[in-house]
Amino acid sequence: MPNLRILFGKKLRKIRRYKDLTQEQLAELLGVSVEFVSNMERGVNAPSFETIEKIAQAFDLSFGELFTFEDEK
Amino acid sequence: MPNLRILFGKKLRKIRRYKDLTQEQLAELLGVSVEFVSNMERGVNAPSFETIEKIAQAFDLSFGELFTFEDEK
DNA sequence: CCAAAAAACGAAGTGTAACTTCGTGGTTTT
DNA sequence: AAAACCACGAAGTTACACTTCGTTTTTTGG
Repeated sequence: MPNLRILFGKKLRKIRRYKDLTQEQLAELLGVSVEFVSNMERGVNAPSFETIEKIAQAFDLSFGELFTFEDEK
Repeated sequence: MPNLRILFGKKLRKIRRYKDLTQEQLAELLGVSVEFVSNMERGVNAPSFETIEKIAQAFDLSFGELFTFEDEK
């Protein structure tokens, strides 16, 4: 099973596309750089707790939902 | 509604007590210092993604379960 | 097809906060 | 009234969250 950064990145990308946003639009919503969004999605970087809160808010998801992954385990 | 550090800290403490562990025992399981466990539980510090993985493993919980909080929202 | 938009990728830097150790004092448990 | 458990402070180290800039690749749609 992949690590949490990878799982989270895939989930983030999935939701972003579902919401029909570009990385740039999401970056603006979150107040981070486009490159960082790209890095999160590819599992290069992990978000801080503060950024996790912003992501949940932006997507109107509970933390539990945000951290629920199809391919966990 | 409290922030994620607080929510996570309360949850961590709840699970640790449910599993009947001291902070010191949990610290050993996670490979972090006792003080850091105390800080996480009190919402002073947040865990890294790596530490989150260790916590989920130690408690045999999915990430979704770990990030599900009673008093969210 | 082709151009434009979107995203990947690299490198190099800054700053915060994740995590440490040590020390002390306060609670709880037996 | 010890032990054991935990809160709390301070001060330090290190990792990594996040940045900017520049270039290349991929995707999209006209």
